[in-house]
Amino acid sequence: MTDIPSQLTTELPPAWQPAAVEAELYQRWVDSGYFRADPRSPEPPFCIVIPPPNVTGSLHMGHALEHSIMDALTRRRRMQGFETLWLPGMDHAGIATQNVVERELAGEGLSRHDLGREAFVERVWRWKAESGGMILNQMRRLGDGVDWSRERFTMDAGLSRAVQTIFKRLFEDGLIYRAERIINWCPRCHTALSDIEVEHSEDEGELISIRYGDGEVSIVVATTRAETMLGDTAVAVHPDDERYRHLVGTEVVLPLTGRRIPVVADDHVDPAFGTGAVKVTPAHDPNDFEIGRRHGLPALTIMDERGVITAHGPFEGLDRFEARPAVVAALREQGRIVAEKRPYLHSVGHCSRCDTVVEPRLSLQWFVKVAPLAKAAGDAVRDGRTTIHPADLAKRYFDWVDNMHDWCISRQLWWGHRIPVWYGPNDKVMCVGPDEEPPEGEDWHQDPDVLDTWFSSALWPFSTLGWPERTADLDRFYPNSVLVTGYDILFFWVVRMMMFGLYAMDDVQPFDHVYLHGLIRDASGKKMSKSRNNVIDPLDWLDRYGADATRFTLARGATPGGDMALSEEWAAGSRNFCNKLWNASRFALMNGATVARPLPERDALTDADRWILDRTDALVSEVDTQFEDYQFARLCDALYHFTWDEFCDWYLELAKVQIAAGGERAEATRAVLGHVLDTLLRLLHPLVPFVTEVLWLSLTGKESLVVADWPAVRGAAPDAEAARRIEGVQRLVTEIRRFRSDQGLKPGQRVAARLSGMDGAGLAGHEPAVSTLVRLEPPGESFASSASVEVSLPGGTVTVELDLSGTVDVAAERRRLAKDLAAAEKELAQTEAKLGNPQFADRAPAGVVAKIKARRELAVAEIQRITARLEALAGSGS
RNA sequence: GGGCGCAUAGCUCAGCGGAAGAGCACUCGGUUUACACCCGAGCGGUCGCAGGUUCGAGUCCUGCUGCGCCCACCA
Repeated sequence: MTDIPSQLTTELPPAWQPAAVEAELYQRWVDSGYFRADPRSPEPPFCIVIPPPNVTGSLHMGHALEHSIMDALTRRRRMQGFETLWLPGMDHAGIATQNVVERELAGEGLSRHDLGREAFVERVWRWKAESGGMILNQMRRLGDGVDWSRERFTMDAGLSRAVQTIFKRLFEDGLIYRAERIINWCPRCHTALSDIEVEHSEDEGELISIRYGDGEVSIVVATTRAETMLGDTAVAVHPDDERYRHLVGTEVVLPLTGRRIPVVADDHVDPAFGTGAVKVTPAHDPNDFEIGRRHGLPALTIMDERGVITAHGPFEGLDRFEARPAVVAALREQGRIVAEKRPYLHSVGHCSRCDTVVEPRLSLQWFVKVAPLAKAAGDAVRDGRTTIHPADLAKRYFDWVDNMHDWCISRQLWWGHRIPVWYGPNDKVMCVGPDEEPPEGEDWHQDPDVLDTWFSSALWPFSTLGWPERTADLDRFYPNSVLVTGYDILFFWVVRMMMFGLYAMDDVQPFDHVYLHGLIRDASGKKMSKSRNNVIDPLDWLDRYGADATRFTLARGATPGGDMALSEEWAAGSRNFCNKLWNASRFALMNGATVARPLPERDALTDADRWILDRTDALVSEVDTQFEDYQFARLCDALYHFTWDEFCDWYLELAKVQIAAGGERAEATRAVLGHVLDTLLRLLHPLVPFVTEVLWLSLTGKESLVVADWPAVRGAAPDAEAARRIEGVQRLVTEIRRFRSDQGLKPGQRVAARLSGMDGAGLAGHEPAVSTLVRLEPPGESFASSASVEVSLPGGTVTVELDLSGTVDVAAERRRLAKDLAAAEKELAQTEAKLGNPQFADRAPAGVVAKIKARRELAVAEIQRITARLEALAGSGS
């Protein structure tokens, strides 16, 4: 066991200073091995694997949120006695990382081709060792209780083995195939992109109509990509379109090329759009590719991988964006342009990494056949093996799995898992598993492409635990308990993990629960982005407000699937909360709060003691409920209000009176304070681990709150009578304070007063507490009542007379009474209207009727009281 | 083009069939020996609009308006 940090043994300073202790505390936790999981433990397992951040990434608010939630879930389970594993790691992030290193090379005037593949990949590894994974260090600042001994990287040996293993298995099951398809191609990155790596935006273009053919046999088509006409191999019309029926089966001349192309009939064509005739470019458009397949049309590739025209003729060698106006100009010269529509807004795909306009391109790629895998992924959620929180997002999940296209998994990059397929003579193809030797000989070569990054991410829930080996970790911690991630990657990541998890692990789901958090926005609800310059850096908050305040702020805004607007005030509020907890604890400790003595018997407890103990029990249940439901915002709210309103504002104030009484009463109070504080710190620990740890060590002198037990409800039935009396005291105190404030009394000014009716209201014995809380002095010899307030309580009315010695503000009191009277009369009218409605009496539940009746009685009493008081004031003549 | 979500106090949001809530902001008053990162009191809302269901509707239904998000191969 390590020594308790020096700061913690000395007296607690008057404010919580996170910067002074966070790093030291975190190191203690790690050194003590609290975060290390033991697969051989007999306790029930709880496991979360971290959504692996990109190796190029650094901590942003989204991570901070996600991690706060994962840490809270894991810490609570640990305290509950589960064998917990929170596994950290990183993703190699294929395109993103390759781009970073290529940019670095460009600074040296080099390209990856100058280095060659092997040297380039080596360079990326070196980059990773030097500057990658900054985020892992930043996680320590947050206090993430991860098992550092199990850190993983998607490109490390074990995970690469998993990738090869599943590839081979899918290959042999016929679920991976190679095909020539139109894929999304980035002419800048020189690689295929999957659907999800393409971002659509409404861009300005030009829709031009071109006349194909000549004389009698001509037809007008429209396009936004004029240059692709060089690759046209047909014109298509709808089979039922009367206008063109006579042309189907004939040929028209394709301008600029002189080639003759057929007119075909195809259902895909919408006769209502444009002229109802479509140019068909099978090699450069996905729809056209399908039309071409149906009609046996040739696919003519007219562009290379850089987007440069390769078709022989005047346009050869031009970039696609240079060729477009050149082609249009040439057509215009020939009088072929029938119409131009500009600007024409239409949806254009962009590379999500570099924003280059995506070019559909015909090429040979590897695909995963998703239908059977997606079906299984849908079923696992449908039959409840995996639960999605919030439940409404399951609908979107089903939409996705039910309509998924085959997944293009090959990427023309160098950084990533190389496709384990070898090609030999006579079109021989061989898939090589992890323990197999690749085929020998000059005439065999490996596929040059690597796999989509998401391919290895999809294995993360089990590859990190040692799969394909049957390890103790895998046995113990699969399926994972919860996946915590943003709803924005439900589709491309969660679905893929579900597919591969079920496939690799004999139909066992990768996780029991999926918790989807929302997106972080700025104070005005805008998405945070560097270009908008509204990014809040969590490291800045960690420096200025501390880890606990940052975490609490994020947890407080976390509703399932709900976005959250963040602003500075929230962080300050959370910092204040931590400080409130700090000072409340400090007060309790200074007054001898202790957990060394058991709670006194019920008879030795006051109403206030019983009330706060019952409230504490209620809090424990509430916190458990909200935790199980992933309702972090409500959870934080409950803890915040208990701490601030119930514990600090009421119980601590009442406890001061009890401690001042001395003797047994004081001793009992110290035990109650100790119990409540102990419970509260345990409940808060998963959310705000640092401040609670320091305070708890001071309170208990034990080793660490990290491994303390999670609180349980005491099991005693709540004392409803005590609660009613304390609520009476609260109401009375609040009314007297209001009265004092209305009278213009300073809060601290002591004033002589006479309380009457306390016994009748059931508040016998609470006079000292009330008097202390509202600064009342006992009435002396010369007491002269000059102002009074009557407070209607459920048990009866309490009258408070004050000796204000001439400071009475009768006008102010009249105003206040008039206002109260109006409110009471409105209340009376409302309740009577309701009760007077026969249908209400018939149909409303008895409890509701009783409540309304009680409200009416209180209103009547209030009106009588106010009226009497107003008469008295009038009688006094002032 | 399809699908989903949101509109409640100045701001950010909770409430989802039985008296309009919280935090922050704002106003007033405070050396109240735990805390000014605080304490006390207060101001502030025909719950987007229009209909409907119900004894009763921010709360359920329909339509409208305004935002936002996701998906998409209309040239």
